[in-house]
Amino acid sequence: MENKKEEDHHHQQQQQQQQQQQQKEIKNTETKIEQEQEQKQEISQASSSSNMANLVTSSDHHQLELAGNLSSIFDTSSLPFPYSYFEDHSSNNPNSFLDLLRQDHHHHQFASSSNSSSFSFDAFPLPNNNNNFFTDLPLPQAESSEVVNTTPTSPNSTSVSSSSNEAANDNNSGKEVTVKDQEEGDQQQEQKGTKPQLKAKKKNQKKAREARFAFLTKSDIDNLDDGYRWRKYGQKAVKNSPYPRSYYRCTTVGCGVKKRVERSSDDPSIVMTTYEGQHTHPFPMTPRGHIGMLTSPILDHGATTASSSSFSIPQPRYLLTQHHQPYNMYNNNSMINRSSSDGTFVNPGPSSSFPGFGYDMSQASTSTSSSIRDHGLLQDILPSQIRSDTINTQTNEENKK
DNA sequence: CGGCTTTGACCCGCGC
DNA sequence: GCGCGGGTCAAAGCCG
Repeated sequence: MENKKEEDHHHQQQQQQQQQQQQKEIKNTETKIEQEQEQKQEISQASSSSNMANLVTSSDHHQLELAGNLSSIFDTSSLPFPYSYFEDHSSNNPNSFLDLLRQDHHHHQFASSSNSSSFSFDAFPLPNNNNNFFTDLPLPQAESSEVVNTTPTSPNSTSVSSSSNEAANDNNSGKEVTVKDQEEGDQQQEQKGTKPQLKAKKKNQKKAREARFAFLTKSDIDNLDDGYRWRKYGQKAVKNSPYPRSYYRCTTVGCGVKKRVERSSDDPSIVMTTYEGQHTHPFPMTPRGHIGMLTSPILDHGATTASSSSFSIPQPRYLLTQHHQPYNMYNNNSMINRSSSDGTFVNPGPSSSFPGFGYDMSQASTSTSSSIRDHGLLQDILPSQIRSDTINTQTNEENKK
């Protein structure tokens, strides 16, 4: 109800402000793109290796983008945050980030079933035209570096983005991330302490932010179940958006991972989730996700890699309800393919773990696609061959398991 | 009763 | 310096 009121209130202002805002943001976006293009050039040189870990590590001072051709599909100027991207000319390439995911999945065999009430992001059954959209987010003030993994280019593509703030401040980003996680955990435990202490600590840590990873999901549900337990600690109205932004923190002691969830003001059906930090623990054993049992190698790996400079991000593992739809940023026509009437997805999707989703990209396929141009680092980590039939097969196999 | 959400207040950085 | 907006805190309330 509160949200409704807020929505109404904001909505009135929104229409008026949005036009102005759009123009403003367009300029910002243009500027950012220019900057990113420069960075991209550097990145493409530095990231010849098809290794996400390297990618991230080497990107401490760069912003990486593996972008899809989003502009024509999504009015980025109206999004809550200024998405930035590069036009991807390889949009015809069916191979995408999802492909990589599938491949990854092949390696890790994340258990999941599309007809189960819950599913792993890693085994996300995506309809052909449905994609999670990973995007880069504007980083807070202090961030001097971003790691933006962008996207794929195909209709099946997924845009991924992440950013590493602290990396900017320290070359030992991986190490720092781990330390930071612990520090944040400590900080949480110390929250009950005196305010001055909190302030002091805050000040010292201010500049060091966790790596971020954002993605869009078409869903009716705001708080997507990714297998972890989150506690909501705040909600704020978003400027120029009728929808509030919710702040969540991982409830596991010592784990400072946070996530923000908000709806796109442009398309209310799109939920934007931003993860910040890295879990220092495997999936919790929770009734909701029975994911605790799935964990391991990957999660443990993710946890460990956190201290070894590889990029590990919270592992989204969405509950696959009929409400959850990966958002397709690349389908100009229908934009979004809903799942079939019975609630199942028409086409199985990527099933692998995602770089940053606890998976060390150094293990990712290094195959490259001759058809993929240099549109970012994604091409380094994306298997070039997209085999929808293979995907189906893999998914079926997963379902059987 | 514990865990979680709600929500107003507060803090902080940034731009003007 | 001031106002704004993002992010966080923490008390109060809700719920199973």
